[in-house]
Amino acid sequence: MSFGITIIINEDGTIEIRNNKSIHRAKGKNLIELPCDYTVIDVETTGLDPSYDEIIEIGAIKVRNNEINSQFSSLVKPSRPIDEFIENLTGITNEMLKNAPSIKEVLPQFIDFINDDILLGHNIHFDINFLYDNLDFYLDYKLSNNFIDLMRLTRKVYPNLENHKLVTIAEFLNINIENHHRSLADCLTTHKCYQVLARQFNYDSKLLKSLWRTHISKSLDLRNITAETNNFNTDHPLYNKYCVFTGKLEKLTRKEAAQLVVNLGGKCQNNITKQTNFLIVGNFDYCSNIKGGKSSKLKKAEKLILQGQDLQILSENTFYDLVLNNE
DNA sequence: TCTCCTCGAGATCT
DNA sequence: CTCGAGGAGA
Repeated sequence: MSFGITIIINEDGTIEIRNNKSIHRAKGKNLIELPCDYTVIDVETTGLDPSYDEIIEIGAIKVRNNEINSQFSSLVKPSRPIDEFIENLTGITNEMLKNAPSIKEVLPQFIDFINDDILLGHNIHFDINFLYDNLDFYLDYKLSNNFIDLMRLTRKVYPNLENHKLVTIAEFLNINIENHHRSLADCLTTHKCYQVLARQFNYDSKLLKSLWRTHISKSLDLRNITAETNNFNTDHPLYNKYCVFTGKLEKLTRKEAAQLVVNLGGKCQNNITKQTNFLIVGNFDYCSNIKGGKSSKLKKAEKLILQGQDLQILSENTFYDLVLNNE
């Protein structure tokens, strides 16, 4: 197919290449929920790349109140013969595909079947990206169903597994798998795994979502770092001085640098105040929301210096010289 | 304290 | 893609 990449020529003559991810504009939302009604989907393809490879089988299982309600399955005839690797992997042969319907015939039936259900799949981005591109190309239809990724859920709920392949998850949950790499069979495995996981949460979406909240003290408070020694050199220029960092340091993390200061009897702050004596400036090239090359901390420091405050602005290396030379 | 940004590392699908 | 780390700004 012909929707691999987009080449954009900018005004200044530079060339920008965008991959096809940017064209999935109407794609549905990736939900962290535990619904009892949904449709499991799985596609088999000739390879991993939606821009070059083709769908050779589509399977779907409709679930209502956690029970299987109906199913959809069809082979799809590709434009080229499939290679030996895929034949061996899936068990789908060129012979089996010889009289299969075309993708154009299968897609409308598939859309009819899934309707506007929430879609469930394992690493479902893979399936949705294939379906999105094909539906867009052949039917000018935008697949916008919201979806749930079993892999994303299992990574969070069972973080200590050696990997999160569908086979590994099934084995861990004592679920028998047969016909792996055939669409309908993989749908069934995904459904069973999902049911075990969802039951552990009593189908309570809020309980599941609570695993994702990480609001707890994300930014470390530099003022809470304590010295690793009691013997301070009271003549050291950092002794009893207040330090603030801005930008990203090249050689140390901010916490490590703060520890240096504290071990010399200095103190760290998160923001510039009227106490501040040193502002250590790291690198902020990467930071797009800084205009004119100066962070707000730097501007504030310059203002206070003009007002006569005992405040020096140091580069990262000057800071290390200061730490080391005057021991 | 809260929201939004960037970057790097690490997986899974056929 | 997803997440966590680390930062800026209000």
